[in-house]
Amino acid sequence: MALYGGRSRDIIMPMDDPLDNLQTPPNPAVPGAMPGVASGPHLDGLNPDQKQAVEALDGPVLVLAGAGTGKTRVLTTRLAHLLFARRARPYQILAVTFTNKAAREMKTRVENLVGGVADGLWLGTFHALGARFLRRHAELVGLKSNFTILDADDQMRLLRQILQAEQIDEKRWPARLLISVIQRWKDKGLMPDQVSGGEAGDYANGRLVEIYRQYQERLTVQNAADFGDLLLLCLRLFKENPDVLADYQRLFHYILVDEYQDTNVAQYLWLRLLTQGRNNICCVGDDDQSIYGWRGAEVGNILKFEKDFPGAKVIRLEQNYRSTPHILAAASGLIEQNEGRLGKTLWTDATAGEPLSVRGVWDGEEEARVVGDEIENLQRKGHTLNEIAILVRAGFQTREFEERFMTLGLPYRVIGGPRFYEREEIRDAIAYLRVIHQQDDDMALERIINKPTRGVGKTTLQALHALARAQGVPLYIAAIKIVESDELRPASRRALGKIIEDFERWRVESTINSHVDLAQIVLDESGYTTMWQESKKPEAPGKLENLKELIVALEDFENLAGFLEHVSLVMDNIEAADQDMVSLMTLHSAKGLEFDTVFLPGWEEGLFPHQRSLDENGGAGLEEERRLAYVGITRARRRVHISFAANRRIHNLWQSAIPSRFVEELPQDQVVLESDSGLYGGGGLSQESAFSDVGGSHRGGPGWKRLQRNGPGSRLIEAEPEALHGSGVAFALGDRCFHQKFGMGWVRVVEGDHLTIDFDKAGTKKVVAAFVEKT
DNA sequence: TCCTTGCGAATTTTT
DNA sequence: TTCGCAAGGA
Repeated sequence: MALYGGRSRDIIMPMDDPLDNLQTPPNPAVPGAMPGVASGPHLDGLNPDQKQAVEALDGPVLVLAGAGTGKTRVLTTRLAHLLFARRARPYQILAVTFTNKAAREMKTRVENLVGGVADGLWLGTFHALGARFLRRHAELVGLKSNFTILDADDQMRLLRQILQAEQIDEKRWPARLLISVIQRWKDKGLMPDQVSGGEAGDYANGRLVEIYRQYQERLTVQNAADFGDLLLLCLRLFKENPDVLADYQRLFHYILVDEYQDTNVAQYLWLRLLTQGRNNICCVGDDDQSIYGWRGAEVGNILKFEKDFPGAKVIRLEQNYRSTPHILAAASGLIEQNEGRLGKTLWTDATAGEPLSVRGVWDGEEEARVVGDEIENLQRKGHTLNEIAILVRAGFQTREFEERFMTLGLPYRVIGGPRFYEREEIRDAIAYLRVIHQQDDDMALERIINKPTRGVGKTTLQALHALARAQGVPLYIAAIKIVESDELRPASRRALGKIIEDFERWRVESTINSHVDLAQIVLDESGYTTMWQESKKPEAPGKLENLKELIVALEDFENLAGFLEHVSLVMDNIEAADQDMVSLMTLHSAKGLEFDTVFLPGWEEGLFPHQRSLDENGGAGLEEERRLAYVGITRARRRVHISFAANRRIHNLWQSAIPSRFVEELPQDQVVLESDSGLYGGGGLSQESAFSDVGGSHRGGPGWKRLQRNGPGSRLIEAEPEALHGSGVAFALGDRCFHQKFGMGWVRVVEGDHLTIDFDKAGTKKVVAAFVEKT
């Protein structure tokens, strides 16, 4: 049984849920464990703090585990210790993680410590565990136990439908924005009737709460839940059914939580409810590594742990086993600039190592070249590429490195690319299976009802929607009803009738055939495979390959339900680590990983810290960006290479940039400046400098940090270096000018004879220089 | 039904 | 620049 996911046949099914056998758990705490076990070999090699964290079993415990301090080890050892010491049976322990990967790792490590004894643990992600509770008690929250879990794409489409029906102008209120607001409410544990007027604001002309309500209603009709619901509906379940809650409170003697700094309010409430029985909760986390605030995580949860759980023990793990003193000191110096931390002082036994290198380069291309050279250097010295990572702030930054590495023939992998289950053809195939498994799954039905085209067009679909909404039934039911009526034209009616018939037949087949055969049958009989076989699109052969791969993947699961649960909850790609390659990824996806050598490019104001983070969240946003920098540095065991470019092309616009304030915040003793080329485009910039006058927070830094400023404010300044010294261009940045049509404005970008101008009245436009007069 | 055209947006994304 | 979406035309 495994909530921990993994491509395996072990996804849990409601039937082998331990609670079914153990509604009334036998007396669990068996005192008098085997002699020696309470201080057994699993405790060997722990440092005193770690040992304390493992052995403080009772009451609330917060383990503040800095980067590289053996957090996972403590967590798994603690779990093993609970079992060894006979403090609880496996099924009396709830262990929660954020990622499937973390859950998998914990599961493996616990098994290594205790062997098969760990069977029955409630170990999984918040969402997987939430889904498990809900499937058991679905009817109490208005669902059936086979309810569908909608992904982000489905959520968006559902919301769009409602917005259209409500005639909300999507130009003014993009669905993307509104869905994120609703999600944020869900993260806070708010059902529609709990959203205050103030919070609702004037989103969607003040009707967002109503839209949220309809969205939830529609989900219920479709027998579906979105990700947020997996927690939100649990809260409702527990609140409305105290007896159910009490059963779980009795059941879970010990609760363990990983990455507590990333919990949102809903998760916090969920944990609190479950903890109230035994009050044995142990949360592990690091406030300095909270980097998901933008997704609803509340650093506040970890900061106020002692208040929330009175009598809590707080244990700090400060001995770092990963990095050199230089790296630790640099990271610490940086993170100290944040306010509102719990505070930790990482230390290490390790010997010095190399200082961090910081390098300014002319542009992104040079940056990629320099990094590539350095990697080849390391390679020559015998370092393995798997131990090298490039961590960027934003996904697009990987491109320049990829291009460079391709010319160098340097093997690399980009982590966090497109996912298998998100490909069009895979989602289509899964949609067929979803409808067979759960006929009320509107989003799936709608996706494939006319794919391949079978004469169920827009008009028919509209009629279906109208009926479904009017009667509050799912599309599938509406389709059955409409086929029985004479509302549709005969052709449409026949087409719709056919697909319904097909689904009825497939559903029967599903009881006879294995899910693997079923999938094959459905893909063939629906004409879906044929559609791609006949397609002349260049991507068609690849898609057919992927469909074959899907069939193979299905074999890893016991049945259709198990497979569908997996694809909705376990979205992570399992990376093949068998080849020696450099890793490229965002800072976010690097959390929890470590490498000998880490490159941190793009340390420029506006990019890192990201301007948008600053604009939208001000000081809090800056602090989160700083934590991201801290996470980046602490990924490294031995070497860190930071770089920033004076010029960067973003969306085909050249922007000149100043170094990130984080560069300045690094303690100078830990850093060495790599200044080969006289730097900054080789130009005669003075070494003295006056970098400190740039952007408010810079306290006079070393001279090498000087960079030219060419505009007001600390944002990225738009410029076109080529054009600046180009020939015959009459315009320069900041020129005041006049345009016949748009009026007066300021020149912001010069690109040959094209100008981007901020017009006083007309906004920002790109125009041809010939139509503009300099004033 | 499908294809072209045009407009707007372009951080991060564990589930 | 590039991508994705929506609207309009063949």
